[in-house]
Amino acid sequence: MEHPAPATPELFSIAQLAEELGITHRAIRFYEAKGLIKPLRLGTTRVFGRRDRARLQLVLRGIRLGFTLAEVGEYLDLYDTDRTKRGQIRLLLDKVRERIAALEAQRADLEQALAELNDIAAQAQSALNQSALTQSNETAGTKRRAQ
Amino acid sequence: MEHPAPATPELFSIAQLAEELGITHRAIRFYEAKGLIKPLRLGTTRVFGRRDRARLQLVLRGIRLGFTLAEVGEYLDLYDTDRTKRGQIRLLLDKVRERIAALEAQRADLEQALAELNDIAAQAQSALNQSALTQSNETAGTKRRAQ
DNA sequence: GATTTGCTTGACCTTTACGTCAATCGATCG
DNA sequence: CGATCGATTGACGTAAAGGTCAAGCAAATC
Repeated sequence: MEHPAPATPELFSIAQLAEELGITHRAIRFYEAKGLIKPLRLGTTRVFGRRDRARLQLVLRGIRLGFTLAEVGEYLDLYDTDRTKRGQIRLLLDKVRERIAALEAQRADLEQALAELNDIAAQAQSALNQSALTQSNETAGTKRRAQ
Repeated sequence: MEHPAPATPELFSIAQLAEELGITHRAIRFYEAKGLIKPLRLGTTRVFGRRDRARLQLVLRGIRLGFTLAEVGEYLDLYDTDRTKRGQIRLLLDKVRERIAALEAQRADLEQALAELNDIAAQAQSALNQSALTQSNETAGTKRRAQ
């Protein structure tokens, strides 16, 4: 009993990870081929650690945000650039700021789309309320369904 | 002088629109083939009105947000559903709310990515400041480059 | 009237992001 | 020991989103 069952295990098979993340093993292998993850190997079999899992989650988030895998790769690079050499840090900082600017632009698009949809929803809702009123007027005197 | 030159014209050729929106005529034709826009025709030539232009801008925003053209099409449908029939409005409202939820999820992803990048930027910045201090200490007594 | 300019359709090509077998290989189960 | 299970590589297929010719037509220009 030295190690009680961990809430989240340290190692994963490709099947476990695929299941957990809702993707196929094919997708995972594809991401590996693209250099986005580098799982260890036990003989010929892939073995994923928590770090690999975290990376995969970053990959999936990037995809959800509409990035290509190449862009996701650049994004991941920002996480693992060497932070000891001044020159590297300068470059990193520039790239990170570019990315931030792009994401903020995307956020602006997103907010605008949301505002428009909320507008439509509000209009639709009030149209429904209106027609409900009209109907209840037209049927005035008729008993309303209880509850 | 009945009509002073309008700031933005009422009609556009495909070339004008492509130029203005930074896309190719091929892309525009492709979107039309997908049913996202329906420009008028003068004989065989496409003629775009302001409404077409606005739609195209919506299309492009959708693409920037990472949606497929099919999804963009559904999005556009939300804009033109008939708002006179109660049943339609109900359906519309449901769909709009779905879309809103999805966009809000995307915004959450976006905010998280932004937070992480800001974190990295802050760390990088402070690392730079640190190393600047160190250097200025090591070179104490040496004249600093003016300006 | 011949040519250039701008538009048209049609056909095929390309990249990205996987899906879908097929064949193989090693560990485990009966 | 044969079969099954989970993993592997490799090859081919596919949908989406255009790019890139090619050939034609029509109006303006030289």
